[in-house]
Amino acid sequence: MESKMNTREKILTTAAILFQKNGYHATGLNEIIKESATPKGSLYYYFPNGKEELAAATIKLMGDKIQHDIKEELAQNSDPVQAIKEFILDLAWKFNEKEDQENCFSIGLLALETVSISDSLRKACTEVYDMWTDTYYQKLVSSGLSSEKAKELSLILQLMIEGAITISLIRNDNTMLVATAEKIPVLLKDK
Amino acid sequence: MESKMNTREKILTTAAILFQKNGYHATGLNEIIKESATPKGSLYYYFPNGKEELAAATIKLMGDKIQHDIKEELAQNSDPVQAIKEFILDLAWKFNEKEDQENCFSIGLLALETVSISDSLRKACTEVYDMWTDTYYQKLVSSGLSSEKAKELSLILQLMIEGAITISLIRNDNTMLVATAEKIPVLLKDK
DNA sequence: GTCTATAAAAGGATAGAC
DNA sequence: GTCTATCCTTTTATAGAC
Repeated sequence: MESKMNTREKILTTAAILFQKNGYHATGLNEIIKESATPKGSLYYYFPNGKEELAAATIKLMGDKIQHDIKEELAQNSDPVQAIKEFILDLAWKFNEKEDQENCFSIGLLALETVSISDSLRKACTEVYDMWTDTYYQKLVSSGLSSEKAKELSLILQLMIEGAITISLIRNDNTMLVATAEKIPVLLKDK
Repeated sequence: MESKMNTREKILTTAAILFQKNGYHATGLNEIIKESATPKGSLYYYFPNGKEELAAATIKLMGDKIQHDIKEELAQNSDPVQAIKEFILDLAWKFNEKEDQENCFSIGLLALETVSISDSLRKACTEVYDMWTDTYYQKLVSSGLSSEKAKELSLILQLMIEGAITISLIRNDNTMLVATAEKIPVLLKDK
């Protein structure tokens, strides 16, 4: 399957996995080209501005992929409370399958690292989070919530999911994600 | 003031500030010894196991300092809802004063980085989070909540605060912390 | 305990052949 | 477009004088 990808795609997907798992600074360009079995010359051919440009491309890639997953999950349930709860439970399930390297579901580490090194990367991450939040917002509005209430709740959702993933990673245990999912009805009850 | 510290303390506090701000991998030992104006020999004299041992010590230091701050804030209000709300608003305030390098309030970046490089550092971070969570737990129990309910809510609080700080850092904007504080009454209403 | 010089490895980036 | 060899910098870590 990887052999069907072209060189640029191989570099990009390998970088995305490594950046997500180990972070920006812990991931060497040599590691990326070795893991993806591509020559270093190609990396700089496709990403002339080096590591930062490659990171920007991976942020966009991961952002879009996760966005797609969110939409897919939320569409499976007309009731937003149930839909969002199921989505977070799905995250919890994916967390336990995270050996499967296709399962990317967070850019938190990469985002925090970029804060102190590159304003353009930081902004790229901000845009990704905004995109995700807007998806929650749309779901809440479509179920009849006022725009104001939906805006507020979608931000809280975003922050809770981010926090739950972070704590789950640090504890190496998905129970915080499950607990968050269970708490969603209480949180959204307050319309 | 810094001159009153001994060499070990200078290294430790400087490392804590840099690790918190820029992360583990982005902070070089040379940067730490330069910033703290201490000789490299002393670093390896006090921390024979190098960077990892130094990081472990800073995690403990930051954990204890923040723990102290949490206790201090929560003690100022007998009502736990108000106390926790005020505590988060204080975080939001500190966020805007973060040029003051004394103001450490998160080990999130450091913690996420350690997940993939050192299980002992990861566990050190987990213990810090558990310590903080227990402080919220004690406050909730002391106000009459059942142990079970307090346990559940203290974990949710921990995760929301972590998420709010993360998103605030990435957005470079403390409004998510303020929004979280405002949401606390709704969350804790569900006893 | 303090300090400096230096080793040894890894990092990002570039040049230039093909 | 592909590939390799190499440069320069920075990293962690150590040796050994004082």
